[in-house]
Amino acid sequence: MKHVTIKEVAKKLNVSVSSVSKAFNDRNDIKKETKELILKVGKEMGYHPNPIAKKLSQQKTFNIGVIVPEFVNAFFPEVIIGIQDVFLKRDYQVLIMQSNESYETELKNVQTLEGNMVDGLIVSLSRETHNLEYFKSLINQGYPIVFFNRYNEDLHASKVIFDDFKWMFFATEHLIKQGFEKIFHLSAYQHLLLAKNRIRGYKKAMSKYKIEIEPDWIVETGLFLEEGDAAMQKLIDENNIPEGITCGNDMVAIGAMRTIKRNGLHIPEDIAVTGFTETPLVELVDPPLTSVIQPTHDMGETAAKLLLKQIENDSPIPETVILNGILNVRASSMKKE
Amino acid sequence: MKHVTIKEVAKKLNVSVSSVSKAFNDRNDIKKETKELILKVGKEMGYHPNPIAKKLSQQKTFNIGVIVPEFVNAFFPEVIIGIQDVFLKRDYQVLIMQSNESYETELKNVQTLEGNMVDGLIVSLSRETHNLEYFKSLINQGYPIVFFNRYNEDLHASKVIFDDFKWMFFATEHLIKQGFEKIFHLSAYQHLLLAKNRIRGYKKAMSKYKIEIEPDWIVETGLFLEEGDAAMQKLIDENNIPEGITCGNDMVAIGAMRTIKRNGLHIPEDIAVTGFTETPLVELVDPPLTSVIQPTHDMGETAAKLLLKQIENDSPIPETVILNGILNVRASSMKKE
DNA sequence: CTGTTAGCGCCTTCAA
DNA sequence: TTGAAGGCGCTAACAG
Repeated sequence: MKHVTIKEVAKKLNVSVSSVSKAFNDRNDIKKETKELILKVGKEMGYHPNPIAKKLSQQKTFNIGVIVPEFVNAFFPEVIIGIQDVFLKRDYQVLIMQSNESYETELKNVQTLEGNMVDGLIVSLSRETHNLEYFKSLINQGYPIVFFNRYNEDLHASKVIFDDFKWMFFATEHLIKQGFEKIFHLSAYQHLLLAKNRIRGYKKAMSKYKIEIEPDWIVETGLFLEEGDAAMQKLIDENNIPEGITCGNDMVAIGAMRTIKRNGLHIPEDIAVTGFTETPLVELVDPPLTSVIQPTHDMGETAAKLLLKQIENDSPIPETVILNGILNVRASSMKKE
Repeated sequence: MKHVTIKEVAKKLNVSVSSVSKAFNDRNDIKKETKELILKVGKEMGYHPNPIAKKLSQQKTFNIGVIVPEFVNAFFPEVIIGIQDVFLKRDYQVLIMQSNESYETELKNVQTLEGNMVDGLIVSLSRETHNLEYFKSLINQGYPIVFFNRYNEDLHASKVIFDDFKWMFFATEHLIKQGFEKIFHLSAYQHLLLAKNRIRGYKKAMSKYKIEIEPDWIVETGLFLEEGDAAMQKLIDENNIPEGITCGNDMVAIGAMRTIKRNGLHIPEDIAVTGFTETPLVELVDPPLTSVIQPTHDMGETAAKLLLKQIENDSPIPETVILNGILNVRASSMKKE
């Protein structure tokens, strides 16, 4: 892996390294013909400026880093595409790392990315992240960083988030308006801020319509299909059967639906169901699942633009952008006449 | 973003930079007590060796790069998890980039990754990649690189692939054995090698059982749901209705199923369906979809191990690993008694 | 316009 | 055991 260096090009042409540098950086304090000659010969020799060396002597890399907890669910990939769409256009490269929902891995991710001198970071916190010191110190040093989706209120940084409270309120209110009363809430990872906000939305809707919530109406699950199955099966086994459920995510909702049907119950007649963070699956299941669309692509774009602003104007005032969704009502939650 | 440098640590302690360097690289040509002192004070000062500088003077980064065409479908994310599982264990960091199925972006990805001096590359080619020169020159220079899933036969490099021929053969044969004869093949991106191999598998099965294929039995589609819809609808509109279809991917199969049902036809009685590259969806659709499991995680692990071998032993002999799958037969393809 | 030189932060001989 | 010095490849003053 031997690279042609600036020196070799210089020697070959009997010019100085700085001339070569100037030529390749397209500057104008160099005669046009020499520039062209250098460019031509340099390329022939297969010369590419070594970005590492460039980084070391400059302070800018035109790389930015993105850290997400996982990307098996479509949510994060879609956000990342939004991020890329704005950065690629501006000739930034986007490096992605996956924390696997582990705090330790996340920390290492941050460090290698920062160590690689990315110009800024976009991150969605891992489920496990408890210690925020490293992020805080980065932020204090003025390092450009924006959070999305999973953030923490103690972090004094820009973030783009979804109004989980409001949309879970709407989802719950929708079920109530359909005439359901005994509505349960299946919540994924309750310690996450977004889950807490969704619970608040659920509670708010219930209290608005004066429906008293029993403590066991809020059920903790994870993020996956099987966990929806298990939660639902448990309710059925205990003969504690709701008229409706609002779920913190589509997979859990779909798992619950599967279990409801397996037990001979009907959707929505016996139990109405809503999901959250709409995935393409909602149209494929039977009946089609009511869910809340999150503007994933937009979330990525917005985060990217916030970061860009920080990088380019280094404006240090953190901004928070709250994105809106859409409640997509489908058969899984509509009371039949 | 001011970093503490080796110099500052040295000055503070009145030692030389090389001593600090030695301490932080845990070498033994330094007295134990001084090493410990340096480490202690250095950490207190918040000193981290700057990886960029390190890279420049050493030749190893303990970073590896992965380039995939997309990761909205679960396939690539799952492979990446396999890759990470082997590298994280060995303290390598994995940087991921997405080519968006674009050759240009892919090329830039390779260049920034290589420019960041990753120790090696794992790549799955974009749909558009036609020009292989850059890859070839990297390979010629002995740069460690392994391909998976989407590769090109002109590339003299290690690769881990799936036996598309064999498993599409099995899928097709399975339909034939169920008693279907007029079997069509919906193929995604026919110019991709893997699609060609699947077509070969389909043809081989048909010819083995002496079923003559009409030219219009092989239909080109893309990768997504809607393309499955469209292809199926077209067949129905033309009243060219197959008894069975083998699809190049699950999404297309599911789209086709949706359209079949919408048109009042039944699966598998009227049309039997098989998918490929099994996704979690297969269990969710009605009827459950027969598909071929690809060992995604294993594919990632295998690719990672091949790369590691190249990096550490720099053995230049390219290896090809062909992975096996499983045909998971479900209701979508079983003739009812 | 061109070339010389001093860094960027770190590692690695090589003397002392 | 220590430290001085050169080098990794490039850029950015600064003279000429």
